[in-house]
Amino acid sequence: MNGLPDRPQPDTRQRLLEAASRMFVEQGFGATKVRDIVARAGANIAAVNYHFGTKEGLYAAVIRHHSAQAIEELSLQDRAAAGRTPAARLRDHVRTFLQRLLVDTPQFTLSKLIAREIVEPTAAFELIIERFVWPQYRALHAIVRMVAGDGASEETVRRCCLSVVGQCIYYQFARQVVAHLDPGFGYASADIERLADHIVAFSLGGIQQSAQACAAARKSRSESGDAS
Amino acid sequence: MNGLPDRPQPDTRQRLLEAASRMFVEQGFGATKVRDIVARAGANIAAVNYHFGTKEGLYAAVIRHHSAQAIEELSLQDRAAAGRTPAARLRDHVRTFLQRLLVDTPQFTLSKLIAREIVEPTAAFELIIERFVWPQYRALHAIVRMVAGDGASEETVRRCCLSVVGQCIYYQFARQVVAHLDPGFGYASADIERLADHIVAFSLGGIQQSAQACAAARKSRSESGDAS
DNA sequence: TTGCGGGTAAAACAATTGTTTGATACATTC
DNA sequence: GAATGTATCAAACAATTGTTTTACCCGCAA
Repeated sequence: MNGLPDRPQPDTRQRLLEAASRMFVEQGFGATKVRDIVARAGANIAAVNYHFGTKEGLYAAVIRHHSAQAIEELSLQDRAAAGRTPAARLRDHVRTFLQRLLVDTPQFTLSKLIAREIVEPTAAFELIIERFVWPQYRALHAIVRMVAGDGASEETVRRCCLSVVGQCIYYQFARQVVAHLDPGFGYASADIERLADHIVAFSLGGIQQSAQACAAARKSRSESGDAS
Repeated sequence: MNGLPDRPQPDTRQRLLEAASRMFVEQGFGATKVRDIVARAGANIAAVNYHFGTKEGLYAAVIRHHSAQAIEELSLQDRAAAGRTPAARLRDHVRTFLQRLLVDTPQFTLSKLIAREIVEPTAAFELIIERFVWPQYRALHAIVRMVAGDGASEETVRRCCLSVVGQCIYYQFARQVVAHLDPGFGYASADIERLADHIVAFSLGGIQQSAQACAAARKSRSESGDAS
């Protein structure tokens, strides 16, 4: 009856996943509307219920959909670290982290969703922490420990890790402010490389300084006869 | 005929402002419901329309309500900086910033709202940037410039500023993650002091290292006969 | 053919939520 | 005391939004 060749149907389910990924990344879970997702995917609103049950189900599916390759990338990262200097490892870690956060590619969707979860947790928060944030954090922790040396306290190393992460993630969630404060900054590959250079240099100096301060504080405490 | 309802009646308006402040800080503008605000304020829902017109009007009033004292504090901060060393000024700046972000006091409401705006801009974004973020940033910029020295490029100084801010603000918007990654960290005054100590030490080391790297890069460029 | 089942569509549903209305009580003024 | 302006309240309103219903199309097998 309708003269049109029935819509090219490359899998509604897949189109929904992709549209939802983009919108969840761009606006967060709460702010994206199911109707906008299905509009972008060229699907009917009932398709969400049919394929994923609920909006939350769709979100969970999006996370699952991007998980496999993300986990693989993590292990790749680990393997590449063998035999490198601590500074080189830190550089790799920061650059990879920044690229995943800032480069506009569907490939890195999960990292951006994780960043969203950090700022605006959803039901998936605990899972995200357990499965992705912790491994990433442990890797960074090992690197920072090597840079800081054995003299640094555990607390110092932890804080240094959070300082590194804080610097990186700021550029993702504060894009609008960065655009005002540093109008020249763009998000092209070259910009990100230079940003990584800065953060690594800054962090190397920061870690060393923190470790020194920590050691000095210890010395001062022991000299003053602190017996605790 | 009373001109402006600047001080209409004793309670409701004030209670609404206070309840709204808390909830906007805790949940952000989009996620807080007008009905929850009025419930917390013990007022009728129509009171929002009567006193502030709309939810946005209430939000604007909240910002205005906290602006006066915040601006005063800023100038106090400037005055106190006279004659101190760059490092001491950085310490004051970071400590003050952290306290405003992390200490749970109605006194510092505006700073927390600003942090919200950075992550989740609303209609008030441009105003916030212009009136609060820029002055704060300029102050930090001057300090970082002094620490870095004249050899550092403008870009280096800018990035260092953002590194400092990023470290600080991370603890505000990623509280849940911090709680997982560093369970011992609390938000009492003493904790915040120690955190400030860390961020200052880290940043001092970071700025110096960045400035050195910048100078080295310049030297290397000039040695290789770069004429651009 | 008939029947079945996966997938889609339009519409309806129900809950939420910002906003408005109309009545009313209270105070102040004339 | 009547009139006026202020403030509050319960209820309604209207728009949004996640979810569900119901019917329909179509390929395929018995």
